Amino acid sequence: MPQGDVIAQSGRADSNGQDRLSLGVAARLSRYLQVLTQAKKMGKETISSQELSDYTHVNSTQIRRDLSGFGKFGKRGVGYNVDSLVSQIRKILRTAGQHNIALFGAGHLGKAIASSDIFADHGFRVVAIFDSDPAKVGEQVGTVKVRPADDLKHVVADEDIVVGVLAVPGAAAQPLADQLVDAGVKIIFNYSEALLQVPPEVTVHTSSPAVDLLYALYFYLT
Amino acid sequence: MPQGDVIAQSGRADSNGQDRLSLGVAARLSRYLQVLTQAKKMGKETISSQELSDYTHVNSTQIRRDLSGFGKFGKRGVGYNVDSLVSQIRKILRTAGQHNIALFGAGHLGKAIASSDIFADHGFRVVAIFDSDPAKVGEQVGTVKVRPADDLKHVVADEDIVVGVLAVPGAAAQPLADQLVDAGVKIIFNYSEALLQVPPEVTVHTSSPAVDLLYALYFYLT
DNA sequence: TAGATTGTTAATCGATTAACAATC
DNA sequence: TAGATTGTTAATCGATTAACAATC
Repeated sequence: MPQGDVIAQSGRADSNGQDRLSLGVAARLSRYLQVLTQAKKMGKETISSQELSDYTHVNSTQIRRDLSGFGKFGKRGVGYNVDSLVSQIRKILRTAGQHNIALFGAGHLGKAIASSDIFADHGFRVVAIFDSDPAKVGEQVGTVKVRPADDLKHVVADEDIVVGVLAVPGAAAQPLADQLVDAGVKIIFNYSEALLQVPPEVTVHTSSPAVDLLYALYFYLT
Repeated sequence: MPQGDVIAQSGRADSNGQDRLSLGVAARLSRYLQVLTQAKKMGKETISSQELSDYTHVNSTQIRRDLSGFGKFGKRGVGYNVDSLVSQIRKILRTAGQHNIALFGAGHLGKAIASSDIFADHGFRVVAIFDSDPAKVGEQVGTVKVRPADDLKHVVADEDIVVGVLAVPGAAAQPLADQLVDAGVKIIFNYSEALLQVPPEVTVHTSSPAVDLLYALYFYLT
């Protein structure tokens, strides 16, 4: 299998004896969390399932159903408390803590990612940036300095890095993915156009804005 | 409804008398197309449903089923011809032509998008870049010069722009979305963290890498 | 209270999957 | 031919929806 798959096995218990979430539920909860995080920034204290539906494009009944599976988080006639729903979903997704990211490529995309709030808002911290260009090594990006690519293995171990983000040209992506796999990283975020080959225990997510655009356009054209 | 929804109504005929694709089918076809485009670049002539499955994380039976609904595109024992499948899917998605994009924000993210192949590969062309910073106006980015934001309305009309891409800080996103709606743009791609309010006939896609990361992490942690 | 919204049920629809004959 | 892979069926599972009592 060239690319590691995210496999949902609903009904199978995890190491804590809880049932694993299905792929769909986990994906939807993550989306609710993002909207809630933003709603909180905008000063919203409560939110209804209908409002969540408007922003996530998920049916409001589905949202109430997803949430009520884990407890009675809402108040009838009022909605959900934003703060408390955020912490409930974080608990369900076990992503309450901090997670460290390594970023590869200090070009425009790398710099955009490093300076974005989006990862930081969800507890992800960019703790290392690598670039193969010696001219970029040492440059300050956000809170960290760009390192040479060959530091990878020991940095991954020292900094407890669980996610590698590839913001490099397509041709550079596969060799870096190989090194990340070798260093023990299990999640790779691929912003290059390359199709990556990794062992089955590794998850690759290839980000493709153009794909979303293609299908948005279909509904516009028809 | 704060955010325009993409609504799939399978079974309802479009203006050509053909049935509209369901949301799911259109999304999956778009993903196949991206993998095929990349496979073609790598010199691959044929591809099996299993290979497509490995790269898209869509079940191979589902892929064969999606495709066989439109014709017999494959050869048993061989797979699908990459070139011909690309053109078949383009035909199904009606995205064979060129589509013009306007990009807002000439920062790191805007420059990364403008210089990326991903949009270009799928027939999207960035024909205008806007920035509110006078210091950036006039700067050359890719093949176009950065324009002042107030040129928006006439540029949208003159250049036949169907998609607006927002690569701006959260606070700037809503006012720009309002202007785009006013200028008649029906598809907005939002790379800011802002939750946008638009009329129902406008589609907003908010890109959220952190959301995907959150749920990839869930399956890693459990 | 009256209005709003949750939590939950039941019915329907579409997606997913395994399996395998057809056939390149 | 023998091996591989499509096209297609049938069975299952999850998502969607309407409806509404409970209750804030």
